[in-house]
Amino acid sequence: MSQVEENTSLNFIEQIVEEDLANGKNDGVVYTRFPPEPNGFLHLGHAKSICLNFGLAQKYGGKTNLRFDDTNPVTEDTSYVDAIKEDVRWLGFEWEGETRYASDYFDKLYSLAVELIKRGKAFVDDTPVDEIRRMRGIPTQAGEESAFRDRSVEENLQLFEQMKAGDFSEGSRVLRAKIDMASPNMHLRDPIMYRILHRSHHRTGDAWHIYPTYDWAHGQSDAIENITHSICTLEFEVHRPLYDWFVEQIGEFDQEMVNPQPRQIEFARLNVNYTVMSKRKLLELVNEDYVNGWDDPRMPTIQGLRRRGYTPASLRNFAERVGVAKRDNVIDLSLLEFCIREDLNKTAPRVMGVLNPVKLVITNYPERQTEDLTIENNPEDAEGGTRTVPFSRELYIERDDFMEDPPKKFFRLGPGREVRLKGAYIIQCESFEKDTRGEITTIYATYDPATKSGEDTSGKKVKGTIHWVSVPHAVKAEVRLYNRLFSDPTPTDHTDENGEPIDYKKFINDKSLVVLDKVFVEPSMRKVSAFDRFQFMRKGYFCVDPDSSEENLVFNQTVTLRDSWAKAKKNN
RNA sequence: UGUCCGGUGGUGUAAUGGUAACACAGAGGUUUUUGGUGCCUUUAUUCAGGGUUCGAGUCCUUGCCGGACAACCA
Repeated sequence: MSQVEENTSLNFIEQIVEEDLANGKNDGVVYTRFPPEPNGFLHLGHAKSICLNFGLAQKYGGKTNLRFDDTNPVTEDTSYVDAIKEDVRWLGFEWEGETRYASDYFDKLYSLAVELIKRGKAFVDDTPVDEIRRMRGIPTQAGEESAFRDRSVEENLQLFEQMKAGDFSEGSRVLRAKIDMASPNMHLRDPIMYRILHRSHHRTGDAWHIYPTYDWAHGQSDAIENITHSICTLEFEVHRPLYDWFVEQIGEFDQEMVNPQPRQIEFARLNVNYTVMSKRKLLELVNEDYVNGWDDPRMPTIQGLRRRGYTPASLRNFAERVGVAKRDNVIDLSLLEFCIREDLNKTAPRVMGVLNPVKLVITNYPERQTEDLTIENNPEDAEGGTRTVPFSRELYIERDDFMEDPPKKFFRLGPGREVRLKGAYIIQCESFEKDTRGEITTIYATYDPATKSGEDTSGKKVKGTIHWVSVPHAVKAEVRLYNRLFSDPTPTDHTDENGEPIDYKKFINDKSLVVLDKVFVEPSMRKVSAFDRFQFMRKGYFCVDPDSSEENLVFNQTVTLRDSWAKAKKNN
């Protein structure tokens, strides 16, 4: 371990934590939580939150809970619970103790609500939904108080118990906190604590007919779990006064419960260009078949990224690099790509795969001869070892690596030109054949036996080295190339001439998936497992898709290599 | 016309009253049996006005711009 220089710059949350530590707050304990609702799959935005919460606790010797915020039985399901747990673990984090659920606290929450009623801080409201909404007013104008606001404690208690027992129909009554209908903060205008829902919950079954709302459940769950720093995204900023109000009310009769006192801290959610990052929109893409499921490699979901070939380390690194602040941000997709290239460059074995093959015949190489060449697996990894790659008279090379009439700066094959075949010999192009459509069918070349890789005595120098696969040894594979899901950097940010928002789906990139079904890879690839990652030399990083089998290999392109030649061509 | 939160290169993030820095992206070079990697160089920044101060990206103030808030969602 090298003594890396101390990183003294802290993000604003770390500053808060260090300040708390310096002041001896919470007895020096840092306790965070990651609180997803089990109603969908985790995405890159959640990854940032996970890294933030777990990372903060790790840094300051604290703990992190995984808590499912399962207060709405209508949308939630256990299948999501399992997927989320798997994703968190895959990212490399282990939570403290058992998995927690807001539903674990339904009894406690209920008795706390009863206490609030007794103290005149909550009341049962019979006002219909629409009416409640209307009476809440608008941000610039105070609301009106409910006609049921001053019910007696006894009546409230009785009604609330009946709500719990399932005596009333859905929507007929709610429990509301009694705060201030004139508050400029809408969330303080007698917010709803419980609603009636005759729905089966994925964990509590039919035990409950009332379910707590987010505002009532979240802060209390934090308090129950002794969370010290409750980190969430910016849209909850306006909820904080309510969060604090509930904690304060409970402190009136249960000091123990709100000690340590949880503190909500908000940060700006992650946005990445050329994609969307909301559960609702991602769900739409899945349901309307724009992609093939939640784990489609084009999706910014953890499962999609994983199937695409992203590593946990690359995602953690990405989360680190995007930083944490309170201002709206749109991260360049190129940063994500940088993070995965950085990781895979060090770790992914190199292999040769020809994506768009054309046949090359070495005319002076003996007809039935085969040579086993030894090629290093990874020049970036001294421990990477070597492998054997068979060489023969007929090879596949990349169609792009030959030009009939190449410009001077083209360092590959063309009539009379020389290149090195990676790990093998230097060849010179003699001739080529075309079919009636003008497509090149075969390239003929001669090799120089004195130029064998590692024992070259020729003194020859060439500008280019190209990859290849021996025709008789080639293994056929399918390769799926992916491009950005949207052709526009901010698909959700557009409006038409009338100022109406334009559907983000209008910007879907119809070339986001290109399937290559005639790819040839070297024979060492015959035995691979799902999610194995490789660098196809000069072509990019690839990951074995779970669809892959021994008979039908399938690779997903994670990301291309940086390609300064492609760039130079484009700029011409 | 309300309340709250923001505004630093193309994109992010730092600088905590004292030299505006780091990363990505871009440009150029170098090394290279991957046009990859590595290494070197380079372009480019404090929303605007006023104030406080020896000194302001930072504090105060006004304005402008952006975002959040009006589910019995989270």
